[in-house]
Amino acid sequence: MSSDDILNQAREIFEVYLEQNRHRKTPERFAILEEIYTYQGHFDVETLYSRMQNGDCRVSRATLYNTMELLLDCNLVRKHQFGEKIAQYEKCHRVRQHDHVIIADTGEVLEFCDPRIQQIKATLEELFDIEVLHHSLNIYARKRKKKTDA
Amino acid sequence: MSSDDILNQAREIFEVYLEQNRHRKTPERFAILEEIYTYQGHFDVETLYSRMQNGDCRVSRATLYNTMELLLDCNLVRKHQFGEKIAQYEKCHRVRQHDHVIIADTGEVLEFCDPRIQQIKATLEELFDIEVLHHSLNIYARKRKKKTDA
DNA sequence: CTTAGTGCAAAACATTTGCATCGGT
DNA sequence: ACCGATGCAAATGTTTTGCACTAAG
Repeated sequence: MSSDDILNQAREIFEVYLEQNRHRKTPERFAILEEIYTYQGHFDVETLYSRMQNGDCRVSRATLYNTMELLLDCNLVRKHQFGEKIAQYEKCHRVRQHDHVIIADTGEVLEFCDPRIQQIKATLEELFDIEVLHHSLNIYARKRKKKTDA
Repeated sequence: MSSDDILNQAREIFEVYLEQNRHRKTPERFAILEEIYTYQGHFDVETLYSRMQNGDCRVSRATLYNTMELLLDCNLVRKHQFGEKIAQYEKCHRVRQHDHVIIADTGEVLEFCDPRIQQIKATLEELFDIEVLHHSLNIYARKRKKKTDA
């Protein structure tokens, strides 16, 4: 499946979501979705804002924050809090679920999948009689010094 | 070991840390440590600030934020980012390492330990050739409806 | 035509910073 | 006495909000 197909699927999901929730289908909302699905990796609202200022459809920060809520709600976007203040986002339709390793020095973000996290969630559901909605696992690490230096 | 002993140990660790890093042993710093180690559970800076306004040693927010950095640095306190904005802290000397389940509706925080998280970290260290410094695992969940209602 | 959505600027909020003063060493 | 630490208030930077205007339905 090409990334264009993924964008089109995302558009359709968003459209249905907007209809079902009686939200209006504004050009701004679809422009934001498109911008996000055209982009690789994590981004914050300010970056998205700058990027869209240079494009066809200029949107305000208020609209961006508003639209991110909608996209979160229909699971087209995930939100992370790697550092302290700035929230990071990433597209998530047809993207494999994953967690993150943050390299302390550089802020570089690596992605990984480990099935054991699912097992942990299953254990917790039984232990506490809860229904797990989602999770956030961030590993903070630094790169190993090469042994060849010794 | 009583909680007084734990407080005294913490005080000693802090004292040594301050000496070794050529920081001054001010009454404010020890008052903050004491307030934290007298408290059960998670707290934010504003709560700590209010609590200390009613006590013997009144400290400013600036000093609180400053001192939290020191306590984090010498591993007497852990910092969490459960929600969006407000950072939550908890004492951690002689407290078992644990992760958190956040109940979505109420904001209630449960604690748990699962050895599989250590295994995941070990796998990642090999896979990416990194040294894991620490991690943050938050499970967001809601309480199950009772089956007896059916 | 109705009213949700938009852009802008102001407000809100937790946290940081500048600066004069205080007090550990 | 020196200069790091404090308290206060102002600044910061991200996110939210109020309001007048625009445009989707």
